[in-house]
Amino acid sequence: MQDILFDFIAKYITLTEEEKNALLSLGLFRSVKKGTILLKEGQITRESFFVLKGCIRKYYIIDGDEKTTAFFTEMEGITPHCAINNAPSEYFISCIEDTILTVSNPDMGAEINAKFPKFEIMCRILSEELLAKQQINFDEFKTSSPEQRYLNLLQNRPDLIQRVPQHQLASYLGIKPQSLSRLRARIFEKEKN
Amino acid sequence: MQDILFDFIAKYITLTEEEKNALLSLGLFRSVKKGTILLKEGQITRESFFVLKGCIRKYYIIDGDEKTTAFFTEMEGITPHCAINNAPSEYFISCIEDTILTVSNPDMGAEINAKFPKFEIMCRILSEELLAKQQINFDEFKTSSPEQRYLNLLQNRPDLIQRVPQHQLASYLGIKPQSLSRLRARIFEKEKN
DNA sequence: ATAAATCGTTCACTTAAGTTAAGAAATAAT
DNA sequence: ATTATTTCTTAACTTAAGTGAACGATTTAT
Repeated sequence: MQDILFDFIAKYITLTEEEKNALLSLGLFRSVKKGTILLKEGQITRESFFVLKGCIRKYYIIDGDEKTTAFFTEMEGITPHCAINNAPSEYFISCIEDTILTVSNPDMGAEINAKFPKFEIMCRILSEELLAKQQINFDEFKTSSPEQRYLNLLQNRPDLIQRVPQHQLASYLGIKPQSLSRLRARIFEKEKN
Repeated sequence: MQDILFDFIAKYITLTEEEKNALLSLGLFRSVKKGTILLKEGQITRESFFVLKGCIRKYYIIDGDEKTTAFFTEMEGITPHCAINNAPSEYFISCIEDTILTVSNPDMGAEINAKFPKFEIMCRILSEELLAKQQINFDEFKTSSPEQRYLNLLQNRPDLIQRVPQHQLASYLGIKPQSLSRLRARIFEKEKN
């Protein structure tokens, strides 16, 4: 199971056995059931999450209903905003599947970084990549209609459409569930002809 | 003029005179006229831009028309995606006002970082802040209607509404210029009553 | 100073998303 | 297994955005 993590890391840096053991000794791994809430609005955590297997979701509750703004699947992670600025979280994070993830805090990060400077490098690369991806996603979102956004998603993350409930997908696309349903029917009609 | 930059840096780290001089010796500063295009689609640059005074804008040309996705004003900067992954740029960057900015490349960054490790720290903080801000903006965009987005902008960056042409603002809000015009009229009507 | 180009607003019309409600289908709970 | 809950779809109606076009107003170019 930890191999998943090591395979991922291997894409960026090469680890010795010693380094792998140091990582394992931190007790990062956690297995959580579908439905578990990892972070609640108003709560402050110092923990970062990284998904090895499964899917977690970030959502706000605005005027009583959920607004999903992100999904994290295999090899994707999130450091909640509240872990950075020590303010109460504005959003929730919950598991939409049984999920295996690593949970880390800044102290663990510091410990590892001090022992193995390589890690710092990997973290820098990862955060650069993340920022770039984030910006492209945002641009794509802004410049597309809901229908285009759905078609993009179908192209780029077809797995999400399978594994995520549609009303959550809808708000991820910035629309209401009924609109997504209609939009899908519309696309299906077009395809038939 | 360089004081603007040093004042900004002072918020994060303290610089000695020696360090300031080292920075100045890189010849970072550039003054550009309104309308200048700093980066074109298809072009590859290694340069990053940081605005000291003025305003620059990032836009795509999709099906022949411009889609503005970001503005950068005082104390905001952008490292074009193409400078990171060495691929042709997908977008343009141009000045919408006479602008004073710093232009840097990775080599200059490396030079400074090697001489003064403090810089690395500042860069890490800045990029963390940026990522966080970016994510919040994205979430806000996704969970709002065009009208709410306009009202948010009026709250958070009222200057932009003054200094940016409205058809560019419109695409920044994800709508057409005519819709922005109408939406503004609508808000104005509501306010009257 | 004048002509040309760009920009902002308005209007009529079209298209798509929001809303409310109802019912079928699928999931979860007992 | 049956009930309860949640999820998805459909429909009718409302509201807002997209589209195409016209017309001043403003800015830019000459």
